[in-house]
Amino acid sequence: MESNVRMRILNQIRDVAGRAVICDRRFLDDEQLIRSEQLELLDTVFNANVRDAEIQELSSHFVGLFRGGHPAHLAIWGKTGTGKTLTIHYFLNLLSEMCREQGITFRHEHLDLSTPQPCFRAFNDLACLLGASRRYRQGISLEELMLRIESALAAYEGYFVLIVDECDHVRRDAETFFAFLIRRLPQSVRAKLILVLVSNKLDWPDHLDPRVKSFLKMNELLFTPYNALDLQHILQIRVNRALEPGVMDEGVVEKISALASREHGDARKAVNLLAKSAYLAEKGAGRITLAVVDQAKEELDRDRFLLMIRTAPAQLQAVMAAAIDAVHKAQHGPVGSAEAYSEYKLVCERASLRPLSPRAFADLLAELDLYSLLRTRVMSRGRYGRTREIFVDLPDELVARIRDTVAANLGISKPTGTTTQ
DNA sequence: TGTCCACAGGAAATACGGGGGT
DNA sequence: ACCCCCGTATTTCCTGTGGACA
Repeated sequence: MESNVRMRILNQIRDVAGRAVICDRRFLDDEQLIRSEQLELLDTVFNANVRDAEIQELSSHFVGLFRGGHPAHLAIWGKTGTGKTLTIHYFLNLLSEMCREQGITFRHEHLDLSTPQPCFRAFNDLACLLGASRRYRQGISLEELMLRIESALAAYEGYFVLIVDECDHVRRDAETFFAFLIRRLPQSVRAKLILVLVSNKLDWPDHLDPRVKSFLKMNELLFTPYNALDLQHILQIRVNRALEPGVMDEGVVEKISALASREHGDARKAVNLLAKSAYLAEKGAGRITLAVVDQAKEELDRDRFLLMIRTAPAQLQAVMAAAIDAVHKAQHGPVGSAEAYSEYKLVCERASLRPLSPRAFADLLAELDLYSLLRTRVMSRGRYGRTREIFVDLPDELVARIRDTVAANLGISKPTGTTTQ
């Protein structure tokens, strides 16, 4: 008896092992790699002439450092996933090594503003980074933080490179923050400060106070999205490390990179798609075929939407539910924002939620549009006014699952009768 | 051609909550 | 315990507008 079970399990293991697809799954997920492996991977990537031009630019920008000069600030533009952060990190690590060899005092810090933050949090993060403060939520005055930052740097002489990643995320009073970095800080400390502003908005400095802007002498460096060829290089490196040889069909790498470069040129997402495909293949056919890639892409999209809606604030979920219900009720006719709003009030009642004003409702709709959970379009119906038409054009199955998720999250008892099936 | 609907969407005001300093 | 500072979420108020209709 027992040995039968064991035999069966052993056979299963052998079976799965026989069609193993992945030999080292850590290389499909950067989080799992240890630092030296990451660096080594980067070496390989950069050796493949990817981002060659950009590294050249960086070198010539910072070369003055070795002659005792003071390189200007640097602005780096490029969309997400184009390797801005990675490249600058890689480069600065090299640079700091060279400086150490030559006895030049050099330090670099990375201020990551990857989630939108008010200027207070930006200051706070910076102070933490310098070990000058603990994390505050609120309450302490900005001036206090500035003083702490200054005193943390007071004793330091030498080059100090501060990477401000996603610098456009400083909302509200970005002025204060950058005025401090650009004008006040360099005057109050002896360190030679070099700012590296990273952003994905080209027009970012236009929002800045002209007086601050004129103070900001900087070079610019543009990262263009990876093209399909670069992505192929990057993916191929992962494939070599992570997958068993010969498990991929012809053209899979090409397909993934084409999909990724067409949609966003984001390398991380491309690797993600590769990983998902590999997992699917391992559970199923044992080979990564073009069809598997399609399936993986679909599932990734679906998971993204579901995660997004599940973690969204309650009001946003209610608006989404209302939109779905309204579209459902209207059969195929267009749904105006007014109808959606009254539907929304019903949802709120069922979920015992306080309904927001129409104005706030409209903003939430716009947010959902931004996430492409739905589409809106302003239509003028002449005499009959203007309204925003709402469409939900996701697969039915996904819509149903979103509806269920929201219903569960908001604790709606009666699922409104529209959910037939 | 002008009118005027029924909203869109910007700006300012207000409400609220949480945390530090004293 | 009290006050002040700050951030976020909403509301209130407002101006703008495409095009059917008279």
